[in-house]
Amino acid sequence: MRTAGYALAMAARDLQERIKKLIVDRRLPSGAPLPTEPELMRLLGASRNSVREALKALQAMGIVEIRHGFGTYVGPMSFAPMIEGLAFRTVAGHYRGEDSLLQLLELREAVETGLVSRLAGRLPEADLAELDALVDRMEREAAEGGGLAETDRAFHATLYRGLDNVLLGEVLEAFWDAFHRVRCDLAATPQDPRVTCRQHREILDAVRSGDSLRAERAIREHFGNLRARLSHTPTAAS
Amino acid sequence: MRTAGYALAMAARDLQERIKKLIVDRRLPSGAPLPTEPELMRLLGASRNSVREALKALQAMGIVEIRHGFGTYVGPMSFAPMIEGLAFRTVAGHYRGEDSLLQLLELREAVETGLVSRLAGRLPEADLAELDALVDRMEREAAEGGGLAETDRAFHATLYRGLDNVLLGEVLEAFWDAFHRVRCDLAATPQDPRVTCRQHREILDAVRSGDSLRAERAIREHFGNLRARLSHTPTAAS
DNA sequence: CTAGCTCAGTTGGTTAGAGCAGCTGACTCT
DNA sequence: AGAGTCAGCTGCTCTAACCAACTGAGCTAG
Repeated sequence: MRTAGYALAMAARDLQERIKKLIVDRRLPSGAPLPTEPELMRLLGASRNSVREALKALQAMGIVEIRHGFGTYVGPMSFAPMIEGLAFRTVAGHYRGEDSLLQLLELREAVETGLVSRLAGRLPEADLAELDALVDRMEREAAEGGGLAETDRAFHATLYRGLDNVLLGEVLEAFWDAFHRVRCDLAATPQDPRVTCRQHREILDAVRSGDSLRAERAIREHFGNLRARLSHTPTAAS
Repeated sequence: MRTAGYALAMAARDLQERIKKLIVDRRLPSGAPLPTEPELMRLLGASRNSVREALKALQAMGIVEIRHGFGTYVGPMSFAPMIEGLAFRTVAGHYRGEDSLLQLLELREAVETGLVSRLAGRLPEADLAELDALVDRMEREAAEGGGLAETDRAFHATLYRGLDNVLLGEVLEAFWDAFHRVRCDLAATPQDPRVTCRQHREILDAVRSGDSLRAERAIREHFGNLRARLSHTPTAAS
């Protein structure tokens, strides 16, 4: 008979759960300090090692943030871990000969086309002005030959901020990040910056005009361009 | 001067990276066995504990899968960890008085409305038949008064399978899972099953007819119903 | 008195070694 | 040949010690 000793085992499995419960129960907001490791050992009745493993896992999920010599804190609840996971999944798939990067691009395209149509004509003037400024900056950067990745990212982020849904914006940013991380790692086929600028300008104009079909078409063309570039890169190199 | 000793420190930080690199370099597919803990210690030149912490973090990201007494394997690259993180984020936000659950619902609505319109009229007959069967089953379950969560999930999963993008399907499923996990935990306000059935039938009919606007409207109504129910639930209970 | 340093105390990071627990497969006894 | 057992792999947990990053009190030099 080995039926006894269940409560003692499975410690780590719900250590994570208990720490999460602690955060929820105490209504700890992002950035709030968590108990120190020794305190958690006492609170949860586990060894330092187990506590640390649980914290590491929670950190990987973005739920807590660990700062060496400082303390452990409730995480920013960002999607950084999702980006990590998505990026790795894509890289691994790519090296195994799958078209994972293309799938990631299609995911972005599908979501953004769906969103931009409902955005058309509903963006406040302030946001439109900000987007104008971003495209201007992009054109300047393109003329100077520099990279415009950051501005590109800012454009997309600002565009979907109008949806008034923080979660949505973050998910989109996560997709963007994952895609560009992988893209830079694998296929360094930078697109002509001037084309990118023109497409962004067209997206912005379409949204401003309130023509949702035109906006959708603009987004689709933008992604179509990227997609074409991607298809030319054979699956696995190395 | 404390400039020296960099290579030795930060061990754990890139232990994860090195394990990931190992997976990519060896082209290990999902399910492939990883080196055992002692082997990893030797390979990476780190202690058992550090190796384990790195593995725990990777497990939390879904990159590896650890089976007690059996071994460590390359993970299924599923979105289970994302679901976990999303669900926790939503629960925590909810208890802090945010409308995080509503935001999650809106995320699903935004994505699904965007997708269903491109799906309309492009689904093969086989998939349509399968969806018919699912709605039938749903109606049967509704009549018996049982829960139809699983069938609901299957409906959505089958619907978007037609997009021919595994990643997209998985992300949508992840959103569905996270939403329902939180919904069950917090607001147990089950919707009238017959209404759900009718709405699913309408979505299916709309997609079959190829009328993308109608399909979009059907999805929006489906979600609108859910949203109304959610708004009645005050933010934080206890 | 202030600017800067040092140093002790806090926190997390890493290592080592021992023993526990789940699974497999070969070996033995019936 | 079949069932039970045991040795050996695997990962899991614990203890104890030391390393490294950060903070703040207190001291020293200007």
